[in-house]
Amino acid sequence: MPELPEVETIRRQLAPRLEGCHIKEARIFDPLWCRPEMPDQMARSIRGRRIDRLQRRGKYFIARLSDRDKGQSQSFLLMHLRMTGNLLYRGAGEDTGTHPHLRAQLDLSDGGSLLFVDVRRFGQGLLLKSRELLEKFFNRRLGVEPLGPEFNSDTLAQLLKGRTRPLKALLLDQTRIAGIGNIYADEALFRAGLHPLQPSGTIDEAEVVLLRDAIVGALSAGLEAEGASISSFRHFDGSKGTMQERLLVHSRAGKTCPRCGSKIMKLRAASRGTYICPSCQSLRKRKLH
DNA sequence: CGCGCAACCTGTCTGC
DNA sequence: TGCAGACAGGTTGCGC
Repeated sequence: MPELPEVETIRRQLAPRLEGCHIKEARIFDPLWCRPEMPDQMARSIRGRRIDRLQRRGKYFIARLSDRDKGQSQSFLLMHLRMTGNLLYRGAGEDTGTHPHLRAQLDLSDGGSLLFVDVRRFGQGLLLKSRELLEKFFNRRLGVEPLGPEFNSDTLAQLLKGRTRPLKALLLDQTRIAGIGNIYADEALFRAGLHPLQPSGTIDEAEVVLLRDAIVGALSAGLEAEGASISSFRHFDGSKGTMQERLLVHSRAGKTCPRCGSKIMKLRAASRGTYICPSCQSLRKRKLH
């Protein structure tokens, strides 16, 4: 499911409901979820803490927790949805329902509950017990935030320079740009008129600008539409986003290109199903620079 | 260091 | 209808 726009959509919905609440009870049902830590050990460390803020970095949620007694000590509960994870919220008095794939549940001081539901069990929760550990964690995993002020065409040019790997592989590499996944990589490349298999270091200056704007445009459209619910992605209350209805090429094989009317094709790039308009996105024979 | 790919899981869809 | 195989929006670790 979840790329930057989906994670940010959920964060915006959850933040006003979670921030300021204490965690009355933490229950972790799947040891895979908190691996390598033991479920009851993690639950003990979380219980009783206050959720100060809910933030996002790349595709990670970051809940900043403080201790009720020792005001200064902070820790950070990171959550990642991977492919099929969902974070659901039920307010006080609402039925939490039955979820066959419930992996973890936080019960809050105001009577609300946060549910982590995940069919494929790739999703993860991780507790980092200091700001230094948090920074170390992200420094080695995540690159620039594509919707942040530092993501300009110069930044992107530096990332592309001298690289042989296909553009699509580079866009999916979280250590370079944090938050783009398979859907928005396809949408961004289509918007920029670039082929996913084009070697990264071969695009010219004007194309870098196009690509930078296309990335920002595709992610912003996803945010505007409150995420794409192609299969399992749901909002905090179980409702759907609308980006799946506004996608230009992704998952639209056989349909017509919104720009030129040609038939959209599916191919493989970076071992992922990839959708392009073959006439708008042609592979160019060029040298690396 | 850069790059490509198998592995981690479970459910669903496709083709014979 | 049944079944095997491919595929799914992500990340990590390993080999070259």
